[in-house]
Amino acid sequence: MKTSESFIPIYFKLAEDIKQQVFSGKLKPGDMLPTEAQLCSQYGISRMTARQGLKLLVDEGMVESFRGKGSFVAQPKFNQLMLELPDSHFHLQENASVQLLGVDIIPADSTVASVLKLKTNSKVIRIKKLYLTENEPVALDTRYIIYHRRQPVVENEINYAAFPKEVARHTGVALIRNQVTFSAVPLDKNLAQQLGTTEGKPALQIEQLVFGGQEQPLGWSIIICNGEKYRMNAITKTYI
Amino acid sequence: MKTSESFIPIYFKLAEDIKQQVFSGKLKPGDMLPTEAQLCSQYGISRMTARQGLKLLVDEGMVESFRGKGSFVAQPKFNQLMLELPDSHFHLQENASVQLLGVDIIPADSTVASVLKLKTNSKVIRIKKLYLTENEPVALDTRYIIYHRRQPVVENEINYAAFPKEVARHTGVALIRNQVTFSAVPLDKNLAQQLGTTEGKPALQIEQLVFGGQEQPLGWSIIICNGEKYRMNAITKTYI
DNA sequence: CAGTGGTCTAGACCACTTA
DNA sequence: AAGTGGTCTAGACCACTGA
Repeated sequence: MKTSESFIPIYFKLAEDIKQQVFSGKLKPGDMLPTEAQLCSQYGISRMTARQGLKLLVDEGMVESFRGKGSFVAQPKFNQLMLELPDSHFHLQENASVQLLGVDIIPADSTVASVLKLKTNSKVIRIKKLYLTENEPVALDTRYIIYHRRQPVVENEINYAAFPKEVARHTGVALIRNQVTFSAVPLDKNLAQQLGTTEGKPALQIEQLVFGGQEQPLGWSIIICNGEKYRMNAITKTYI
Repeated sequence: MKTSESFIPIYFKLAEDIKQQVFSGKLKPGDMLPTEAQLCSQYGISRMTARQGLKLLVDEGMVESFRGKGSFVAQPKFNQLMLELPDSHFHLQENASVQLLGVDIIPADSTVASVLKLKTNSKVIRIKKLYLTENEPVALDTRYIIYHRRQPVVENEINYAAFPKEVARHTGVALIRNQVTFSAVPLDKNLAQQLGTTEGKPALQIEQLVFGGQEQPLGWSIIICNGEKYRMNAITKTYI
């Protein structure tokens, strides 16, 4: 019985059925689901298959299971959501493009050195990019990566790589943590000019600090987005 | 053989082993993992158990499997990250508090009516809150929820509820999608005054639009954060 | 064609919870 | 003690890939 044409796995069907019951209100947060044994007999399936269906719901956060007790509709969690940073989703948009302004190997000034915990004048790679929509500049991206490997720096790929990935490539370090901070800042004269707007206008600042295994900073990225032209969207994670 | 004391499931061990090989560089993105059959004989386990271990890695995004081809170490994806919105994490912070400015049932003006797809003058619930850090205002939260149930509006809970959850409570609708937009905007005179700053200063605007099952808007929330005092942090999702 | 992962079965023993 | 979910087995057929 395991297959049928226009194939939908049984466990998937089971998960959809339960979802429907939640959406329709037949099952509410806190309610207990049928036991695995009950689902087996209801659907005429084996226990592993029933569990596979439940696992889907558990992974989505819609259901929680407790050994010895049962499976229950979870309380919805709304505060967490997924979002995509501009550095990698930008080139997927219509009318959007990325312009590489420059790649240099420079001595770190005091600010960069302090953030990356380097001595002043240590060598860092600086990459500057401009994001454009309909040929108008909307965001400026400046990245600093500590320099200790001779890697080919300029590639086409560089236009599209997410920052932590880029850091991993250049430093050769694998285990990485990415810390991101959002804030609203006024544009200074210099930035305003590059973004084709005026000083003091609000900008969305997205700062990324990438850490290697021993919590040592490996890279620093600041994206400045013209507040009048750029908005960042996020996707809901949860179901209800 | 399925249990031992200080119990660690075999499938978990298997996943950890593979992770180690990725972190140590023995396996690199793009490399093929041992086939399921190989893992079975290597570990002396059945195929379902091996698959359960691989599933862990697939769920984490570290491994991708392709029918007929094999399982491979995935390219790390860094662009997606989790973040928490201020409306629910605020009260967890040190020195932070929430002040309820008011709850009213008002007729929707043309803006609100348009966003929520209501007729002008339809009744909506408006909730205004002020977020404070060290007794200084840092963010202003205005929420509009369509009114069609008599629910107790003012509760202690309201200070801490995430917006979509609140909407669900008041409208009685279960299936919900939350669409969030971030942008940087200049403060107008009125808002600047409420946040104790001056007109034109940048603010981080977090706009949430909550939809019910048939894509009908149920609630609208705008959080305006003083750019000089508020920053939003996000957590890395991915592994490498 | 042989090899891969995807689905599924019909059992089993276990740890834990509740009564 | 009975019921629950967690782990595990030793098979099976399938769809898909690549030589």
